[in-house]
Amino acid sequence: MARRRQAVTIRHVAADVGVSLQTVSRVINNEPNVRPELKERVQEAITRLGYVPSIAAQRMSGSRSYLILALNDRDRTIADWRARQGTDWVDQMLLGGMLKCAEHGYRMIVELVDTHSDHVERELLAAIAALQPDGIILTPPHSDNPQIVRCLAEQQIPFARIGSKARDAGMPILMDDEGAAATATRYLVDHGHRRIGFIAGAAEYNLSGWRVDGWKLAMAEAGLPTDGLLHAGDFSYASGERAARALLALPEPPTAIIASSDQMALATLEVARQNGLAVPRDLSLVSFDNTPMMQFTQPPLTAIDQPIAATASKAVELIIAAQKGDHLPEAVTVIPASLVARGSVADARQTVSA
Amino acid sequence: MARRRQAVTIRHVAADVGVSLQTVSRVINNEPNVRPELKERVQEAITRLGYVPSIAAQRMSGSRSYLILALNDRDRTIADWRARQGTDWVDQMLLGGMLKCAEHGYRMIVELVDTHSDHVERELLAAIAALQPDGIILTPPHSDNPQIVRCLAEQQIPFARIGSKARDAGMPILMDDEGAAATATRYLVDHGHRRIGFIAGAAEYNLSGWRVDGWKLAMAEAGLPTDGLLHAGDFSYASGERAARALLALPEPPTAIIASSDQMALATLEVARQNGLAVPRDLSLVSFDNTPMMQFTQPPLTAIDQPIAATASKAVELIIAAQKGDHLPEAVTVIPASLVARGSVADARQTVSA
DNA sequence: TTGAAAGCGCTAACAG
DNA sequence: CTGTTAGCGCTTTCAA
Repeated sequence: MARRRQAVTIRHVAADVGVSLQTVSRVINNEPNVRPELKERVQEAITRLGYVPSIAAQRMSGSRSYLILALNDRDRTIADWRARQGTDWVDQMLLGGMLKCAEHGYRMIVELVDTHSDHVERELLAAIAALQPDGIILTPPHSDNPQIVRCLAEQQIPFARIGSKARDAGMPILMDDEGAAATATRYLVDHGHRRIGFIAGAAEYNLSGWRVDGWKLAMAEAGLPTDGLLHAGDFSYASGERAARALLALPEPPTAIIASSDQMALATLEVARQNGLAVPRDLSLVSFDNTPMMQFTQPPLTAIDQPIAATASKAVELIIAAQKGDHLPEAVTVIPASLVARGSVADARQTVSA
Repeated sequence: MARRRQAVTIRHVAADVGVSLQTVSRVINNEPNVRPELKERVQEAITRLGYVPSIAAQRMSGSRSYLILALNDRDRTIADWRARQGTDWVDQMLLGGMLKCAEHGYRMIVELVDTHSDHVERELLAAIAALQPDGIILTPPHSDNPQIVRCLAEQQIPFARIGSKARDAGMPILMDDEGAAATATRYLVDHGHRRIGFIAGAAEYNLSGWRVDGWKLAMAEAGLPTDGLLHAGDFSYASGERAARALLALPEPPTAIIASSDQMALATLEVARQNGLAVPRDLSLVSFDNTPMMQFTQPPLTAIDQPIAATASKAVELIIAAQKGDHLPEAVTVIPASLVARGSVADARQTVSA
């Protein structure tokens, strides 16, 4: 291929207006100390010539690269893509993150890194060296991966930690898993349920624990017992199946179940069917994440929506602010999650209390 | 923010081994004229020091940027993301394209551009100027947008055109829409259907026409009439609803319908239900694209799968080959599409022929 | 086969 | 307020 040069450079603009490169640079970066009149002339020339700064050159001269990396777990992400079950985590990240990036002239690059490999750090440093991003967005389970967090802290790169509460480094952003679980629980309590089962997610994800906490909290609030009503899963369909079977085999089975993932909710739905239980008549069901397929199940599932787009957008904002040296929030940023009511919750049937 | 410099540069490696920068550069780029022994020593040092070339610097000095842009239509993409109906086009592009990129040390950046704006060209040139990508992947309807194609051809940037047959510029890659439509039609014919309706997609997309062609071809092959059996839609649910209603209101309605998009298939399913028609007993249905939700409908829909990942992967391969100056395929690259049989097709009922 | 010099487009640091 | 100078890290000449 022919060597490709920039069509219009800062030089052309400077020559056109008859000023120095530096003045043009100042205008581009919106720096002070340029006479309004001059600034205007430069801007006019920029528009007229269609000049756009090369981010490579900007990066080279030590300023920003205008690149933000969204770091996702390789195995899980690829597995989701291949499974084609409608998980739209990456899409929602792009929707929130990429559009926010665009507003500020940044680009978002999705990068996959293996949490479980012993060379996470090497992979990460390689990506940083190659791209020199201005910031990095960590998603679970990376957000609380000590190796990754330490590495990033050492590199002094601003990074957001989605789904983390840690205050030791980076900027934690929470999707309020605990609050959401409590909301789901209260919603069921309000519908008259007293035995509410909970299927937890993978222990590797801290948010799994927070969701359990929220459930326990709301159950305690309502004076309801939780013993035996908690079963562990790992977000997968298979694990949901096992947990649902166990829960429904209880001597006094729950009349409602909250599943920590859509896949596990789907599994619960199927197990209920197999047990001759109609949802929501015999069993109410609330799911977590609200991926697209929740609208298409029979019945459509009531779910806690994970506000991924809003969270990613906020993460980008924080990074850009940090990069500019702006004041950052002291507390953990919390993005509220909401319950999407559909057709899988009904009033608990009037059981004659024994 | 503190000015961040490369931790390990080509300089460090050169100093470490005791050779010139140029020699290290040659090793990195796998160029000839380096003694094997030396090459090995350099490579060892690179590994040991954890050196990774800066893409920005590589770009600056006139070589590759190792960046490939995936250009999608802004409005449609954002609408899909917001709608959260499980469209996983972007995910599949990443699955195929990004992973192939990674194999070659490239990154893929998703870029949204407005096909319909009068400043497409400006947007495009801005992205090119900012990123200086080594190649661009066009997706429908960009792939046949004359402004975009001309602009890219002028820029001499290698670009792949997904869903295009045009041989005037760039590298066309087809997902064999025509063949797939014919396959779907033959599949229905084999099931005894003789009146097979077709709901076309948006005219703006050339593939809409090819799908119609495939259907017409297979119908002709089977000696079946097509008059009145074709209705136009625009891929949307609403348009599918209208088309399905029209088709089913025919004096002699079809016993099977092929919809050019999943959304239109969904609409058809609903219209059939409203008309008291059971799918597949009273109406067989084949859909196009095979987005994730097709597995979750009642019944699950038989669909033509769009091989997006394979296509994106191929597009990246072509671009990298073009960039290296390799020999390129003369003909249009065709990626086969396949039919995924599920539960929405049944044998045509024995109607006493009049 | 190897190395030295020049420069890509831009900005930081310093002058004026 | 504006301009000049010196690189950033790499590759492309060109020379040895």
